[in-house]
Amino acid sequence: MPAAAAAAGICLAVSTVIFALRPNAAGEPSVWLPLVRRIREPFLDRWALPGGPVALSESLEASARRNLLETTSLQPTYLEQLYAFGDVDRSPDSRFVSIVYWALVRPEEAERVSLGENVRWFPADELPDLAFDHNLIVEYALWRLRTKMEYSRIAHAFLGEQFTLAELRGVHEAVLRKPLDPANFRRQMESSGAIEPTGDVVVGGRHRPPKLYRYAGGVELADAGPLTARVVVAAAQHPSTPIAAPTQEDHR
Amino acid sequence: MPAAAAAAGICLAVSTVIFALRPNAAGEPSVWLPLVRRIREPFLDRWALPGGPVALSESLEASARRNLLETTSLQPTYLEQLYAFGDVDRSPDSRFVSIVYWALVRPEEAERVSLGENVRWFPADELPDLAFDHNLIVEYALWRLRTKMEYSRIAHAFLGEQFTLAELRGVHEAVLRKPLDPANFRRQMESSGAIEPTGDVVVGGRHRPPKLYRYAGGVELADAGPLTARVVVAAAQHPSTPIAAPTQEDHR
DNA sequence: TCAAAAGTGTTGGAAGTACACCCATGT
DNA sequence: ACATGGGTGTACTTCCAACACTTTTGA
Repeated sequence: MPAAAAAAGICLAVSTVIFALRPNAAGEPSVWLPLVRRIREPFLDRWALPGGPVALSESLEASARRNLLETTSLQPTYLEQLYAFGDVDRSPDSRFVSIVYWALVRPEEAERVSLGENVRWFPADELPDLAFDHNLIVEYALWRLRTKMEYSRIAHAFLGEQFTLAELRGVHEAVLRKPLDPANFRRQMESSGAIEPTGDVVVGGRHRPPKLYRYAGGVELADAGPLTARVVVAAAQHPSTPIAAPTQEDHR
Repeated sequence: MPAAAAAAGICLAVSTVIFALRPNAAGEPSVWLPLVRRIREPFLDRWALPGGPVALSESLEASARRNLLETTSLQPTYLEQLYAFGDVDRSPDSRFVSIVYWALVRPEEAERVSLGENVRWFPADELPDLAFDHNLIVEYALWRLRTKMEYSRIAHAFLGEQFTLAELRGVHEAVLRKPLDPANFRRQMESSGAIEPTGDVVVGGRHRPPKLYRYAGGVELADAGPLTARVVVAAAQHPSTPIAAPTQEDHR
């Protein structure tokens, strides 16, 4: 970074791939994402990832957060940087470099999205032709989501603070698109120390009442190494619970 | 990316963390990296990662490659994007966003670096106070290198085209900083299908001549998912062998 | 009492770890 | 012959996948 890089003519933007679980045509939960319709050239009327320019006074992540709120009114429970896309030909006219984030939101949160003419949910596996290189970006984000689901603990970012093991398993199954053995899944989760029973059970179901679990604090959800502090999961926001230090931006 | 982001005042730069194996004070191989001395403010005279502005006509990776060649005359065998750093306060004066890459080079290549007053190798584990947030960046790059070494096949990027199993194990041991069982290491490598014997052996050693291996083609070294084509390892450059399509930039 | 989901137990195989042991070479 | 690293064999453990089986509820 020696020279005071003028970089005139390069536009710096932030985009986000937002994932939520919603029922598909068959009624089973699967991965969806919201897209916005472009209202100007290039790619007028094509669907695209929500995004926008980086403000001078904002960090990249703060930019992504603000933009998400403005364009989709979503506040993700999980937000992580995905990749920087900067090929010269990704936009036909000017030169764009996009720092792309990916986010997870809960179903309740997802349903709050204002479904106007210009924002719509799409199943992540059957997208139309998107603007720019956004098809590739989504594909990569999906790959990261699925890869990370297998070795990390991000699944609960799709759920509320309390959940049953069947719900948690449902998240895994929806993302990985394969059935999981309930018995083995239970043992893996329990032995990992990631979850702990709340003591409550869900009453009123048609069958044996399942125990409720919560994520055990103190356990990192997604090991990002020295950048761990950057990966922030919003504290479960009960109306009564004050939010504890939501975004500590210090480096370690 | 809807608005034509002016982003005036934000400087876009590319930096690279370059790793090579060199003998440390005790004579054992360990991880080193070259740094350049800053010749202007801010952080005048402090050591920093090599880097520079992104040219309008270059992709991010091409920018990193060119800059590496200009500042250190290095051509890495492995180059991958690490992270985009863009906190508002990382540079005291202007606003910098740095797309950081990490690279691996072979020892022979590393020794060719012009060791002037302004370029010097440092042991990766004992760095001075660097310019900007470069200490954090190196720490993260080291974490990625060590993590990836355990589940991927990047080790041979530190070696030539042919190598013995002891050499390959030495790379792992140097990076992971722990001894590995030669017998088990051999079996893991052989059963993974990543390497194949060339049929030759190393003669002239003091002991039993070890077999030489090469990396089996067709096996991906580092699974980057849909972005695989972006991770490019230079073909082993025999003087006689023409370089085959060194940088295919297409997306998949 | 039956269906269905919650939860437990048991088994077999794959892969990792530790370590004993043989092989081939230069000195 | 012997020291040394190259290379093989083997027992032990740990983890994971499969699946039989018991428990608890609503209907």
